[in-house]
Amino acid sequence: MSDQGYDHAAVEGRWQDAWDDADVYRTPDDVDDPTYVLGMYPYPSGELHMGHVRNYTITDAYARYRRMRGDDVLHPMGWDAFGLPAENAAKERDTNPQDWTFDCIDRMRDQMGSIGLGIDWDREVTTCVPEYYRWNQWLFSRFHDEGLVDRRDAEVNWCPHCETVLADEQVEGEAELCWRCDTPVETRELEQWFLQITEYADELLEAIDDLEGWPNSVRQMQRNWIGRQYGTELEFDISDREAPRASNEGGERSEPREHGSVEAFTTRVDTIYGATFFALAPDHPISEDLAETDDDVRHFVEQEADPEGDEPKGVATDLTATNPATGEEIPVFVADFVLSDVGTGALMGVPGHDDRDHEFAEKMGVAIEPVIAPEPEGRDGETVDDGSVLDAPDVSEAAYTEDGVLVNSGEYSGLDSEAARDRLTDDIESAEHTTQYQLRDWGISRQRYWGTPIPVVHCDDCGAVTVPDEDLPVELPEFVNTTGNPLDAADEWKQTNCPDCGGPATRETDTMDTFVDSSWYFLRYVSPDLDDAPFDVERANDWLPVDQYVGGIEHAVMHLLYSRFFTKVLADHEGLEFREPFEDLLAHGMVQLEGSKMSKSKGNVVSPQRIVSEYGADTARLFMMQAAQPDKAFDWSEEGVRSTYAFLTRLRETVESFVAEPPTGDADAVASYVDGEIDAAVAIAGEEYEDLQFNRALRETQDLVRTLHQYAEYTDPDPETFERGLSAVLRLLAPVSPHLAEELWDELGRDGFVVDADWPTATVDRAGVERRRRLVENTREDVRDIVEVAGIADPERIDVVVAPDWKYDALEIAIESDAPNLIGELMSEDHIREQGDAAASYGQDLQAEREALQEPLAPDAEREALESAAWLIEREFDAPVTVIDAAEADEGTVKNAEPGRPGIDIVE
RNA sequence: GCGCGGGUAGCCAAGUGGCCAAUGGCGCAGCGCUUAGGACGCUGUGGUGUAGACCUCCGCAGGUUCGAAUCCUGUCCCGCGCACCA
Repeated sequence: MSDQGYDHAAVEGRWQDAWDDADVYRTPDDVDDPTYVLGMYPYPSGELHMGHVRNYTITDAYARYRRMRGDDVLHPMGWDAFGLPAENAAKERDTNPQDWTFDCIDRMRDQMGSIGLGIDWDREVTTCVPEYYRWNQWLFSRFHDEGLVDRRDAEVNWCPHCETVLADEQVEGEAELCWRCDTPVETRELEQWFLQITEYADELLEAIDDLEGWPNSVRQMQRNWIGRQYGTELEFDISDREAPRASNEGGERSEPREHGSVEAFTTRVDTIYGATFFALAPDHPISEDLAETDDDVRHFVEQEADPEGDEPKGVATDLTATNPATGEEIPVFVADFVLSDVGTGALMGVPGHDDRDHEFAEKMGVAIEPVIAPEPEGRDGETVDDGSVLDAPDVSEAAYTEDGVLVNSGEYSGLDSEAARDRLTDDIESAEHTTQYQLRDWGISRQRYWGTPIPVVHCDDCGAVTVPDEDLPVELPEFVNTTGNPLDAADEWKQTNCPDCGGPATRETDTMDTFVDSSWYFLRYVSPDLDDAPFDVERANDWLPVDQYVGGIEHAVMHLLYSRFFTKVLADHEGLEFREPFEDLLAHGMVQLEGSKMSKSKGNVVSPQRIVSEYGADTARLFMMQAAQPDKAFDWSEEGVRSTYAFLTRLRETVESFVAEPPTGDADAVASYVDGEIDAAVAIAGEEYEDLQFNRALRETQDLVRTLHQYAEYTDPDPETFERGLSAVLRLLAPVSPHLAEELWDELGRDGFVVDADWPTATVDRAGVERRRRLVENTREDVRDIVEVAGIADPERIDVVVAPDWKYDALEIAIESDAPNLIGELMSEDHIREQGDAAASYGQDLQAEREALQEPLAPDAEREALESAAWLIEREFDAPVTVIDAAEADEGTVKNAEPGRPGIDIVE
């Protein structure tokens, strides 16, 4: 056979044109609840990479599969077209972000066409055009109307390289690097616009439980990110020690100061009797206050404090805090492990029951008191016993951090931790139950040009005024190449009038985080050209949520959380009737090269363009989809690609030679074997497609091709059977390798596109298929074993004997029966008892394996399966194989025959 | 440290209570086809065995069960995410 391959470029071009001409991927507006299959839209970098190809091949294959099943399908594509790289590229190339972006979009759209994605391009969405981003502005106003927008001074993450603010989510790792350029992030204090996602924190958290179509990893990452914790907030009175000491030699004496009370948050208020110190963050207002007068504190705050370090460090102060439960005075430290953005930036230290507090207390010489004892076995949690029964644990070496029973805790001793937390929170005057979140409000201000202008005008008299809807969009001015924010430099654009009072005013020069764009783009696809609303609410309610969403794990938190937030707000205020945007989510795995991620910097990138031109899109797609489960990473392999290409080439030759010289064989036993395998492949592959397990579906499909090859090699095939097999193969392959499937479908003389063909169906059930295959495989293996073990060099004849009917009956009875004496029950059947010793012996076998007995194939089905598979044995051993009934067979062979395990007699 | 995934033959992966010494691919070996090679097809790839059997085996150690790669507990290792989180 040829190893030249086939002219994939011609095949692919031909069908891409044909699909275009026939507009086959169009989803009309009037369809009812189409299956919505969506890949996360790309940033238009200009080059499709392997990750894109994998992502969109998954959605494309699934969309095509659903379409062949007869569904209406919505499979759109768009561009996440705002963002910093365009701005940087424009500066480098002395162009402007818009031209650069549109150029990239054109290139990527072409590339998507060349890999054969079946997209409804009439629904294309591009976020950087005013027709799209005006709705970002409109939505900003709606959020503002609903009190979900806030402007406040905030300490923000600032990337000095990108000259912009970053969301917390865009700061990566312990080193706090910018997600785009890996520059260490600094902090700055700026007035920022926030979307109050924390208002939805509880729902965003709790609804995760119902996102059953999402991977657990993503759900867990979102839970962690929201980070809800129940605890107690309570006040500690802070005061100076009675005798203020000299702050420094020759320095002034510090006056006693009143610091009032300080709020602290704890999840373990049950340990409060063990609180032996109090600690403040270095940037806590009191710490900053102290630093002015206390040189030790100042030195610590300015020089020593190292929040990133592993060691907890701190400095003693002259202050004491009053433990609100015990009234005791405890020392106050400024410590670098206390973080101002966690809890309240102040905490009570319980060294007996917290590892970090323990380490700190040891270092600073603070008392370590045990107040929680491990819960004794079998104790009723609510009962207050006399406490003295329990020994306090030894916490001198290490803290005891579990819940338990309180000891050394006054009237609370004897309570278990949980009850004590409630009681103490009720009893302490300043204490109340509170909930803390790690989630912060979403700062959307960016000091960059290429984004959606925040639709706000600043007026000296009226303050910050949102631009009225009728004045939207606020369009971006012409790009100017400048070092700072081009919007700041666009004077003419910036100067405007206040919509409220008409006086002179200036425009807000910040633009929105591009995650705003992507938080609702999936809604825009239902009505991409609508010009009086962001989306058609009625159609959105009909078409959404997205049935299958596919994207990279890198968006597990940000994009997916923001989209959920937007959907909930739109449900509350804009008439959406669903509260979650994505029904099923697939986070696809990486495409790697030799075990590591492809990246330009490592120079280990495989270019999809090269693969497409060398082997064709069908090969690239098929290789990727068969290489691994879609959510697992896999290694790109040139060898694998070549063998996939060879597979497609051979398939093409098989179809062509079938058409050129149709076979003339009979519908014999071999044909019926092939027939069974066609049904099996169709049944199994269909199920696997449904679950997006393309690798398994394709394995089944490729196995069927192999079966067809074997068939044609062994005998002159029955043309109907063979054609039925080819037609099944082409349709099973069509979602993944659509061009060649289309070409060969046409070659077979079928009418219409394979894209629109009916998905093949089979009535066989998978369990039955597997039993049949198992029977055939086991029988072949048994024959091999016998031939080898018995040293039979050249078998003359092989008889395969199906078990007598009464054994099937007996097995049936044994499976059904729960009688203690199975033999007795079997012997009550006349036709079994008549078998005498054989029945007794088989009955004993059944009894022994009673719990493991399994439903066999029916005797007829078993016989048929063996007869149709006989050719495999004949071919292998070059001897005639006869399947015979027990009645006509040699007694010694019949004895060994059981349901699911025929007797075998090999005659030399 | 917490959470989520994983650990199966030389390698990569399937299997998730009995059809399991365990599926497929790669690699390797033998046979067929071939002048040869490639491609393709068949077979083998833990051990023993003169009739389909037996022994050992799915990270390690226990346990549940008539029966465990599969369920439970503990433990080690790898990947991902979060984290001086009060």
